[in-house]
Amino acid sequence: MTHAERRAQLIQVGRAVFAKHGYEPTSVEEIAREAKVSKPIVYEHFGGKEGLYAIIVDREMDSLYLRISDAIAEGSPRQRFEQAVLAFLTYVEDEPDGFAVLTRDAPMQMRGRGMPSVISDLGTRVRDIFNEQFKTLGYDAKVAPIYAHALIGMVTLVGQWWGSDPRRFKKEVVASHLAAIGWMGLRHLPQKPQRIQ
Amino acid sequence: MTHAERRAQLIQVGRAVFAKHGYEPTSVEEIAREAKVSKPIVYEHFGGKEGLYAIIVDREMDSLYLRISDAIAEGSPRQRFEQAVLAFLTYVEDEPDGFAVLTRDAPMQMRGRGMPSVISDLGTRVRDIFNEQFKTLGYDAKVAPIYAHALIGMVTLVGQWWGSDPRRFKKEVVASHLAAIGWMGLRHLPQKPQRIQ
DNA sequence: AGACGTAGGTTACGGAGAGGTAAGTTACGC
DNA sequence: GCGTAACTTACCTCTCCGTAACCTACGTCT
Repeated sequence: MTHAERRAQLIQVGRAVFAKHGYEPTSVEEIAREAKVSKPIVYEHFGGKEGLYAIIVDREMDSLYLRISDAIAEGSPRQRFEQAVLAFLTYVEDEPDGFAVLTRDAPMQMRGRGMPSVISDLGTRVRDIFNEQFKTLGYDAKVAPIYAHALIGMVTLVGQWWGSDPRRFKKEVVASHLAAIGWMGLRHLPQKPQRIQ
Repeated sequence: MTHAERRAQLIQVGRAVFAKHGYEPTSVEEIAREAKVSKPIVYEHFGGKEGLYAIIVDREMDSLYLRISDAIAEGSPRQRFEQAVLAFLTYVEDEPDGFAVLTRDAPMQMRGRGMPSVISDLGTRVRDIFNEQFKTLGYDAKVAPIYAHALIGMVTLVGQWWGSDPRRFKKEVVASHLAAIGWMGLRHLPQKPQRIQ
């Protein structure tokens, strides 16, 4: 096997193993065993466990960003919203291992702001999109991150639940319900929500 | 120190350590060290790492359930909804370590249905509440779990984000925005959401 | 043809730290 | 004085990350 082939194989195998156990409980030996190779090969290619993990997370994040970016490229706001949700679920469907890696606990060096998993970083990106929209619509842009994280949390947990048994619902059905609650929630937002009572 | 006191202390210390590192990366030795005690004491009280962890999770789940149950005990539906969200955030505020334990990766024996963390079990309980409401309102009760998990994911991720720096927003502000998007989303739900385009 | 360099790979080991346990120790009430 | 509750020291075994040293097949150049 050539260098590049082996590298690609290790990334694929590593992703599956990390998805199964999470970062800490997976051993380099198990990855090597699954790849039918000995341990030093992994170290030669990635320098160690964390190096391999970092590359896997990076690739998955890129893949997810790309899918969502494409999805919101055009259409009415309502269409973009629904397309983004659908793209997210499509990622969950196409790359269950990658999604699992992104939602499981990351190693300590990668944890930011009390968020144990990597996927919460999506919140900061979505916030930027919302900031813009909020300003033009006359809402208070300061609270945009609340809504950003709310939507990410929504699609992430539903994605995990749906992805654990995709035969329960068709992807499009889940996406339309998810888009409905999110869109309607945003659409009918009062300018200044007040606590009732 | 008496048996009960020591036990209570170990639960408290263990919760903090599990919250900091997650299940796998914490060692019994570290818990013992933080409690200024030797390792066999932990084994005497809880039988091992997993025993201590199970008790901690159980207590925290009970605590969270109790808070939310109290919150939705009375009031209009809209009030109950908002009170539930506020109760959740209050838990995040009062018990940051407990909340962190619930959101971090659980050991493999405790993972169910592809959900790595324990808190997703809330989804199944919320589903039961929704089932009832959905039927009386004429919606398709089959999709209730979608909305249940959507709401849990929403408050959980926002809770993590807000809890990592609570000074950004007052708890009541976050709760009202969260309740607004959730409530308005549910309130203006079409009977049968259709994918646009 | 035959020596040789190199890419790709293995075996074997070191050091550290994990979970868990057996045996022994202190202190205190009776 | 003695039993018991609370606790410690010391250890066993296992597994992990990471590395040093060695090996093998194959194309190439003389």
